[in-house]
Amino acid sequence: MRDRGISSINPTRASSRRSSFSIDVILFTPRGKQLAALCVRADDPRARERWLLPSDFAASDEALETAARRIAKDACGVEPTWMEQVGAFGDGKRHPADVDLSVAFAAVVPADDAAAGRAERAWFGVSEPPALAPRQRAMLDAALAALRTRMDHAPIAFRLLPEMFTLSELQVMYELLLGKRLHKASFRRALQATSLVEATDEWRSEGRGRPAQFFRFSPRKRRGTGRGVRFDLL
Amino acid sequence: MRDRGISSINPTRASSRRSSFSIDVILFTPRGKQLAALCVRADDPRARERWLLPSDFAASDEALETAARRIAKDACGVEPTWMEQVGAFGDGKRHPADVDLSVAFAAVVPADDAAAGRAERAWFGVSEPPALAPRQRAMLDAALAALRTRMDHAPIAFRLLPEMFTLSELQVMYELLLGKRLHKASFRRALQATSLVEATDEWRSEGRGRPAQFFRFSPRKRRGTGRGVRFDLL
DNA sequence: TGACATTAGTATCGTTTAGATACTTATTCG
DNA sequence: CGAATAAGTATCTAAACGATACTAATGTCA
Repeated sequence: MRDRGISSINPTRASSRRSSFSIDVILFTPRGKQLAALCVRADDPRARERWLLPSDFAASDEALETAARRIAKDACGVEPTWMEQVGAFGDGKRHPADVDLSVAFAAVVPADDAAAGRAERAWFGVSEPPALAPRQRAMLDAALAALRTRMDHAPIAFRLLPEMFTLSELQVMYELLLGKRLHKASFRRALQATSLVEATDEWRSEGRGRPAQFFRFSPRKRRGTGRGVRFDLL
Repeated sequence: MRDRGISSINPTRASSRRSSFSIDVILFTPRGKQLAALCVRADDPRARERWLLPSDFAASDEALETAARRIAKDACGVEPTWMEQVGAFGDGKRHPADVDLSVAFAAVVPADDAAAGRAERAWFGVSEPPALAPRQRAMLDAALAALRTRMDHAPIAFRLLPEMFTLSELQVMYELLLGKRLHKASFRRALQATSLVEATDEWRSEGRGRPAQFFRFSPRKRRGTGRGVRFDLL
């Protein structure tokens, strides 16, 4: 069994029984000042689109998330450090594999792990995605949106950083994930208010400028009362 | 073709080809001071759970959302006024229909429309749900959570009210959907700030107390800059 | 060595926002 | 008429946010 599950539409895979729905993983990694998503080359040169999302079928009795982790690891070599389901996509939009339904998962891997890339795959900045089949394009867009909306409930940024990090590194990661600049003082105030990080006694040595203190993720939390509503419609 | 699609696991349905995944609809309606979800009686008396979520299979080439609307209408008689996909559920948790995968949709119908109930179905307050199969129970919980988190992006409360409504009615609807009390002055300030409603020249006549002005939904909007982050983890 | 660039981190200020409280207004009921 | 009831407003305080400017600690380079 060689090269199993690398390509999106390659039916030679681990499971004995092929389910009628695919699992597609949108794998993000920080690249430069932007997020990048992993795509794999289409085997079939007649395919209209030359790039595909990592995709496969779930084995019998294989949990959706387990399958998604396997697909992600097959695609980039390491397990993602965060993953969450985005939703199910069907609705006539064409999919490389000939399936009625595809379940999309958004996942992230740290930048260092993402570096190990073979030839048949490539990272694309999210602002310049390659031509994808319509359904996969919809899944990519939805995954990015889901990633950004879930950043305030899941420790996604922390899963992209080493265990110890400086507050500037954390802010840069937030900015990269959200795709917008953040205010330094407000960012640190909000951090302190939620007690999300704790200071260590280590300091960064390298580089110019004043040394930065290292922090670590420490999610002890108090709940907000939450008496308000947010109207963000349209 | 009689009684088609009423029961969750009844395979006598409209589509010619049975897909391998089910579509399950969690249909909410305001009932008293609480949200209620619609369940249907299990046909099979040997079933461990006596209640099921409205569920069916998608026809070939039937869009997911179209199928979900059909299932909702079959279950309660009218089309839901708002609906959104919650996600795909599998993962070994047992489902009444013997399918690997189920796609959950959250939907709402106004209280008046929901009144027309036949014997084989019932509304259950979300705080006292009936015994459901594990996967359907998970879908119900997820649907309620999704409904509440999406309230600030979708006009769900407005879809549960008549075209003209008072601000007190709107606030009560928000409180019912969110499951918590809101502050009157802040609620109205936030409404005014977003220009979500516009006043009409009609006033409520019935009832005691000072008459209330009627408003209508008018979603002209300006975008917020959104320079901040929200840390709500854990 | 000493000015300068660079990066980290803090202080201060004005503005906005949210919740609490209490008030005014307009109607029904008795 | 006066009490009850509900709608709607005003005012105050505290917290949050963004801007700006400041201090602090390091490396670079003349």
